[in-house]
Amino acid sequence: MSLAAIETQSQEPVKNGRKSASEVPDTRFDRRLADVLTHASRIFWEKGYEGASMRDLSRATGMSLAGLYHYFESKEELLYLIQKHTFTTIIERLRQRLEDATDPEERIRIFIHNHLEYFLANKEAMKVLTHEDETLKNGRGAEIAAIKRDYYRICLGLLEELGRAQGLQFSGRLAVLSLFGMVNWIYTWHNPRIDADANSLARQMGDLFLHGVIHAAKPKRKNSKRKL
Amino acid sequence: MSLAAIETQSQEPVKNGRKSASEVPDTRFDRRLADVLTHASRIFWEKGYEGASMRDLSRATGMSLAGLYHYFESKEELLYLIQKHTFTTIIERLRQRLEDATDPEERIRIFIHNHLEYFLANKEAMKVLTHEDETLKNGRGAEIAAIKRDYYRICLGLLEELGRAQGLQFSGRLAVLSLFGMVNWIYTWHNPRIDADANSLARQMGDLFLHGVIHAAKPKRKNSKRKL
DNA sequence: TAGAGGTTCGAACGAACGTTCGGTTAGCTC
DNA sequence: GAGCTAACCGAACGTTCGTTCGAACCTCTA
Repeated sequence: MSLAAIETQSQEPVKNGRKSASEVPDTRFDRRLADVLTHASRIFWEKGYEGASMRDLSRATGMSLAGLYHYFESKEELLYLIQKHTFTTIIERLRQRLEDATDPEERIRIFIHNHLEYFLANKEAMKVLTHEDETLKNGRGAEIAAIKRDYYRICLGLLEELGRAQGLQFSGRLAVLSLFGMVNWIYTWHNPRIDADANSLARQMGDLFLHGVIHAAKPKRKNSKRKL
Repeated sequence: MSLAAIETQSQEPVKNGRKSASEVPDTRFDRRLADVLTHASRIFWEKGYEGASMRDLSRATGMSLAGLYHYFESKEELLYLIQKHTFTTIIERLRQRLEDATDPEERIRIFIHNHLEYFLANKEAMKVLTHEDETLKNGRGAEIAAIKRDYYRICLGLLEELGRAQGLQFSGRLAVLSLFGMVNWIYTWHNPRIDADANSLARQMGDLFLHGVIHAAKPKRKNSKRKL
């Protein structure tokens, strides 16, 4: 996992927000911070945010307790940096992949595949993102919540596309949140030794969800374009 | 929520396991313990297990810090008692309701309805159950894990019934865990002011899931009993 | 090679944590 | 009302928590 050149650019000024948006410096500082964040993700993943201590992180990184604070200003900012980087990366990749596709069903499959692929490849950070959902407070919490809302809206948009294309009538909100449940719950059960990989899981969950939505929804009254 | 007459009967002896299995004493002790557990559920729900302190619980119950320990032996047992009672209650209710029904599709709808109804009526305890999944250690953790496995197996059995009845071939494990994701994720989003109630949600999620399973699965090769 | 600034550290801070101890109070039986 | 046990409490225990301070170290430039 490369966390280099992390952008903070928070609404409230933070210690590390010292680069302009476009350039990618990858200095020694950035590389070391990325290394620390990787270790922090693993520790939060194992023990939860509250259960993890800065001394655990000190032990894992081999850095002194005081030395860690050269790279961030508080434990809370640590969580914020992990969540922000994870969320923005998954959304960025999704946007790129959606550019290629126009078929509504295909676009929803891309959403599911992108989510699962990133989830399984970065399970520590993704559990920290989903499990520690309400942990951040005030400004930082609001910023992550805004990104989450973006992600929700993208998915809702994809489903409304599908509904229009096939002339379906259903609750987009319930469908999106059901889908989020399906794909996010993975961190509680996925075992790489016995469970399928991201491609296979995405196909199966895509089948389950899409057939569910399409066949459970009632067709709109007039001008229904739904096949059969 | 009535938590009276809680049975502990752990594998390892616990302080409160002092009643035989069948009788329902409902003594002053039991009633006060149930009251404490209700408050504890709410605090764990708000702040998480690690984030909640015994002083929070002391404040909420109006009881002294030392006085609390008259009712349980540790904070961990507190979590254990909440999880055990919640899980056994939901399973007990499910078993009763399943007695009436024979149609496989109907039985899965009963499962979903039972889960959602209890979830929305006891959201604090149910979040504590699902969110603090890996918190308990050793004996107590193993005991809750065993109950969870029971619950999983019941659901898997219902799905296999459906598969046999309709001649479907699909991964029961993936279907069960997807369903669990859908229904358990609720605690992250359900807002009683804007979202539907348990009956309506159970119907919609039942539609989504059942149509998904039935239409996504490929029919078995020979002796398919599937209608149409 | 001197100086500057980025990097790292040992040691400690005050606060909060879960739990315990010795003792007091309340409710019950005789 | 004496005697007993369950119920409860104030005060503290020892530990761990996130964070900070001043000083040292390293690395690069002038």
